[in-house]
Amino acid sequence: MRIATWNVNGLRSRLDFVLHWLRDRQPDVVGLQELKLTDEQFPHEVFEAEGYRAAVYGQKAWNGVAILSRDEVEVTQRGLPGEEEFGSRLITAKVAGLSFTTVYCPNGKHLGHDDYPRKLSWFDTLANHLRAAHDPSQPVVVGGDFNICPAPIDSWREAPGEIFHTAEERQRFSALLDWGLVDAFRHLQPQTQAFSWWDYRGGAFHKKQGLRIDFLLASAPALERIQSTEIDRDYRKKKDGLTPSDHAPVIAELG
DNA sequence: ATGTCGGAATTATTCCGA
Repeated sequence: MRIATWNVNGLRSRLDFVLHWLRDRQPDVVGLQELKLTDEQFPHEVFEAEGYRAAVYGQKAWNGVAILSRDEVEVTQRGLPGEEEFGSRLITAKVAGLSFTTVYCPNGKHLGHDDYPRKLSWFDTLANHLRAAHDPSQPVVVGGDFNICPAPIDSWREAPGEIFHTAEERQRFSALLDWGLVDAFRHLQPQTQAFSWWDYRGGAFHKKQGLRIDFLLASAPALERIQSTEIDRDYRKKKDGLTPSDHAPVIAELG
């Protein structure tokens, strides 16, 4: 079984590109972020024709998350309780023997912006929610765009004190791991520098100026099943003239 | 070049967010 997470940066603009990837990579479960559409605008019939059902938590224009699955999806949570006004950023479903959550964590913009302290507090709410609603002794996967570089190796340009790189953000990320999750990619490839996001501007992708901010975090029983992980960098490139997202998919192969 | 995208508001251009 193959699971994945991918910030698609607008599903309406990205639909043909996403279908290209699904046909090529054949994942079984996919968490999608930044749909930028409402539940009503989600193209369920298109995904059904490809063999996927979808659980969706959207909103107009911004944010929005979904879980695609070849098998049944039983939604257990839509939205992070207490943080609803910060946008549609979390959905959880029981799927393929896992509790699978996908998150689009706040960006924070910059340290002087109001969104920065709100970002930190959103992560505190997420950690509390996981403690209250999930059990890391069960197979749990929390995947998505976390908008944090956990360590210097995860950034093309370690920038202490800058957004995505601060000790406060890294502490929030560590708190999720301390609860009982493991960053699957880093666990299996402790020394590999690989990025999942590159700015559209300035040729950042070709200059290798990226960040690793998209993760599949797994509890111990879920991690046991993971045989390999990869960041699908090839899908940060144009395909058949179609524009990619600024994020690459992150994939894990489960036994 | 603060250099590119996606989407909204408003009608081909400007803004916001990332």
